[in-house]
Formats: sequence, structure tokens, C-alpha cells
Amino acid sequence: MSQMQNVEIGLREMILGLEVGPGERLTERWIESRFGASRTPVRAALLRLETEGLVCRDGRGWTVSPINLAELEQIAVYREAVEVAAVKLTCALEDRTAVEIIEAMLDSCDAGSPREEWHRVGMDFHIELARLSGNEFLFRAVRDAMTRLSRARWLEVRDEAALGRAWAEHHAILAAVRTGDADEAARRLSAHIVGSRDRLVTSLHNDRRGLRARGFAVVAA
Amino acid sequence: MSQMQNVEIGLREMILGLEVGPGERLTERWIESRFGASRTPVRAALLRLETEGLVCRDGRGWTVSPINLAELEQIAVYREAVEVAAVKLTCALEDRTAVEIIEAMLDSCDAGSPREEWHRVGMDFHIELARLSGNEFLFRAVRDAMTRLSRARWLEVRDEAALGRAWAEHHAILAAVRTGDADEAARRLSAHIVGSRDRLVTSLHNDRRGLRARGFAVVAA
DNA sequence: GATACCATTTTGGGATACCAAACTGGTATC
DNA sequence: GATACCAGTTTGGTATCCCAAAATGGTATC
Repeated sequence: MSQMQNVEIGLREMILGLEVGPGERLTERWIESRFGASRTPVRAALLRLETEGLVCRDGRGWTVSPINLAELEQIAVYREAVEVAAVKLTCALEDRTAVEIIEAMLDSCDAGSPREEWHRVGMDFHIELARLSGNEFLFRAVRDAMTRLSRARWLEVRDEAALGRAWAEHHAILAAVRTGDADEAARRLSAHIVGSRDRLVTSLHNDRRGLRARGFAVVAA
Repeated sequence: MSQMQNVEIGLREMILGLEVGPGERLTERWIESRFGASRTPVRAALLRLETEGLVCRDGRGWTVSPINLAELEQIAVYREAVEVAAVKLTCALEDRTAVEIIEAMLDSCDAGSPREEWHRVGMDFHIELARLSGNEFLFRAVRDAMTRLSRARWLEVRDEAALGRAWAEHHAILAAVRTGDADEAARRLSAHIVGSRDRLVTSLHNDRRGLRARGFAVVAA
């Protein structure tokens, strides 16, 4: 494992896990000492994370990207476009048995599962569903979009009801895919993405004061 | 202008302009001497171009990404998803007068314009059309996809008829956008992308021997 | 007390030195 | 002639050094 991957993976985990807060300043020297690497791999890692939207330039320096409500809304529109395209492709496949793997993944989560598990499975559902399409670009688009959404989903004040609703919607989408009903799958997927976005943005909007109090920069829509 | 941008822009131009052939090996030291920069900015530039898909790793080293026919086909599907989503958003806007700027851009190309001009305008049409949607992610997706297509479009043996057809299709799409007919715009845009892809892939497939003879790596579909 | 100014420190951009791994070319062996 | 092997070279990965610009903090001035 090269130092660059070390820093890239470690720093990404810190950012996605909110160990460094959105909006926080980062210095190359701090990262250097934090991971015991020199500045060369640190800079390489920062350049990569910049393309993922997890860090951004702040004048000359680096900043952990703030949570941006306007961006979250735009991402939802983007997701709708690419995820619906992907699921339609998947429905057109002859062999759609792979959906069962995703169903098993969903079912591995139950009431006793930790929050982290629900969080991860909720993202992987969309990523793996896109992967089934076989289109590398649609897949990467979904994966990258979910990465950008990851922190916001952590911050969302999720009630149990929302988790259960998402779980049911995911299953309904898979059921449509299993039968090859592209229109039904697309309709349900669209509704799911739009609904999730609304709940997420509303929740973050209501909580933005508390989040800022925790040192998390939240940019309004 | 920082050295990193220098190298990034210069190397991107060399790759897109086919001054370095698809599949060609690149060494950091060669780029270093070619642009009079040290390895630090060279590495930063390579990392960026890697995310654009213009260079890729080849074991430990770097390679100018080969032309990949399978990738071209997948990109077309991806483009269809994001461009259609973007144009539908644009049709839903109240103020769509900005399409006139794009029409003027198209009209700036005539029979006397150099090939480079047609090439650039043909890409910018799609990029600027996506920009009108106001969705940053859809815009970036289209821009990045067109960047990846750029070299293949150069290699395509274009007859005048194909240029004229694309020009007419572009105008027809804009006409539909101007009247706000989202379905019509989407239909025409879809057909245009699919048709362009077919011509492009067919042309490259037929020419792949000649291209390989020129030292251009072409990966089959 | 507010502010303008200057010395100091910090920071990112870049250049270079060093190293280990991979590659190359030639040679010796069969 | 083919092949195994070895020394020399090249290459990317990393660490470190230098520099100019920006941030910082203290001080003098009003």
C-alpha cells in the first residue's frame, strides 16, 4: 500500500466519518504529521479528494467541503437521471438474477443492526443497482454522487420510520426490476430519490443551526 | 499561471490534439523536460488528467489512454441520460433566451470554417446546452464526457454530409428548446446522440487498422 | 480603544536528492 | 540458437529543502 493511498483512504474516512468537520481548514503539514507521510503523497491525495468534492480550495489552502444544500438538491436531479437510466438498462437484461444479491444485502439489515450498517447498505443499494446496468459511466456517476451525499445522510436526523420507508421502497424497486418492468422500476426509483432528497434537505435545513453549533459549515440552498 | 496548470493544460492539449498518440507511454521525466517544470507539478497534472480519463496507469508508469470503442458506446448511453435530463430542465425554465447564444455559435461555422472550428463548436454545442440547465452536475458530466470523446471525433473520417447533418440536428434541437417542447427536444437529442455514436463507432471500427498503423492504440468494443 | 504598521511565522508551490523496483542489454552457458 | 542470468540504467515513489506569499501577532501611533 503506497503512502498516497494510505493518506487518500485515511483522509477520506476521516472526512466521511465527520472526524474532521465540514468547512474545517486543512493544512498539508497537519495531514503530513497525522498520517506520518511526507507532503508529496499528501498533496497527491488532496488532489484526488478534490475531484471527489470532499475537499476544496480555499484561496491558497484546503478546506473540508461544507455541506451545501443547493448542491444536495442538484445532486438529486443528477442521480435521478443516471440511476433511472441504469435501472432501465438493467431491466432490459435477460439475466437479472443478480438483484437477489442486492435483496440479500438489504435483508442483512434488521432492527438490531447498528446505524453504520443502515447507512452503508442504504448507499450500497444504489451503487450496486447501478453496477448491474453494466455501464461503467453510469455506475461511477452513482458511486461518486453517493459519496458526496454520504456526510449529509449521516447528519440527517433520521427517524426509524424513514429508515423503514426507504427499506420498503428499495424492495419495491427491486421487485419491479426482477419482473423486468422498466417503467415501474423507473417510476419508483424516481419517487424514492425525490422523496429522500426532500426529507434530507428539510431535515438539514431545520437543523442547520445545531450543525453550525457543532462546527459544521452548512451552506444554504 | 502556476506550473501545474501549465503542464495540465499543455499536456491536455497535446493529448486531445493527438500530438501524443493514444496508447503511447509517458514518463514523468519526459513531461518534465518537455514543459520545463519539475516533477512536483508534473505529477499533480498527471493525477488530474487521470481523473479525466486522458491518461491511465500502466503498471507503475503512465500511458496516454487508448481509444476504446466499448467505452465510446457506454459514454453515449451516459450522455443520453444526462443530456436529456439537462435539456428537459432547460425546457422547463421560463427564460430560455440563452439558446440564441448557442444558435449564434452554431451559425458562426460555415463551409469556409476550418475543421478545428467545426470540431470545437460541435462539442461546445452540447456543453453549453447542458450549462443552460443550471445543474452543475449535469453540466460537468456532459463536459467531461465530451472531453473523453474529443480525440475519437478527431479520428473519425467525417464526410461533409455528416457535418451538415449534425448541424441541422443541432438546430432542430434548439428550435424545440426555444418553444419549450421538452419531449420533442429530448427525442431529437436522443436520436442525435445515438446516431452520432453509430457513425463514430462504425467509422473507427472500419479505420482501426489505419489508426493502429499510425501508432494509435484502438481497443475493440 | 481602534488602527495602521512591521517583524515573525506559517503555508503552499516548486525543485531536487535518494531509493527501491522494474526494465534493458549484453554475456555466458547449455 | 535459445535461455538463464547479471550489471547498469531508467523510472516512479517519497522525503526534504528552498522560496515567495499570506497569515499572524505584537507594537506604536493617533
